[in-house]
Amino acid sequence: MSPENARRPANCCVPKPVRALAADVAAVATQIAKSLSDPNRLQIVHLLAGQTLPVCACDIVEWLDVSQPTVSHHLKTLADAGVVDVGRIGTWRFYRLKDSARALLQTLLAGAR
Amino acid sequence: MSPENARRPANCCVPKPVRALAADVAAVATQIAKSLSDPNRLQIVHLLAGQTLPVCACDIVEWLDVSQPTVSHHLKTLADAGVVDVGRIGTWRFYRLKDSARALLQTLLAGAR
DNA sequence: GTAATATATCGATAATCATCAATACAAGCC
DNA sequence: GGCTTGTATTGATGATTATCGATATATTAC
Repeated sequence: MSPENARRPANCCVPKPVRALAADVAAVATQIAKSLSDPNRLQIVHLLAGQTLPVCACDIVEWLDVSQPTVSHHLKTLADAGVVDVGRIGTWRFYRLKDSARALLQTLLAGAR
Repeated sequence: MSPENARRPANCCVPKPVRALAADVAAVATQIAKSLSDPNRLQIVHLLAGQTLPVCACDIVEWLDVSQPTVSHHLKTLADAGVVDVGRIGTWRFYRLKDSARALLQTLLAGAR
């Protein structure tokens, strides 16, 4: 409907003009949000948030109750979103939560109660 | 793999024990995250974040470049997640971003650059 | 009453996704 | 070389989702 419509209710004012988010910024932000929008990934991030040292994929597999390929897939999703950092020692991969993601998790959980 | 495995690398310590997030808390949090994980919904939230007064669905339809049913569906998703508040005047619905969601959007966008 | 308007819902479709078993890859040990 | 172990990838499948056009509902104006 057009802003000059006479039927527009008084409390439903014409919004202030707002520029849309740049597509690339929106894409990155949605990717981060999507990476946190699965229960298993949220649990992984929560586990990592409770650690000071990086955690092996093997320990996450043991801690979480899903198959190893599924954990691997979730870890890749989190890494692609830039939510976790990955390191390697031999065949071992260890994962660390990025500081920005730690802050985001805190805010998300604070809003979830 | 088991924590007592001798091959475990030195920098890949056994993680501190962490209780999994309660299922209901995780469910709410993932629902919020999921509601922000779509580009159009993120734009809607961004638009609402720039307003002091509630915004009509009709204005969002005009502002965003998707069909009215799609906007309606997205608004329902955001309302179900508790990210926005909904009010009505007659047939009009107006939407307001909740404060907790405003903070979350800020943190999300801050991490997206 | 009818007409117009704002929004929600329905039904369908194409796309994305979470999951697993099986397999492949990579590194260390014998 | 072969064996073992940690992890990633592949392929398949069932579930979820974003989107639209068409339609229904609700409210106001006439």
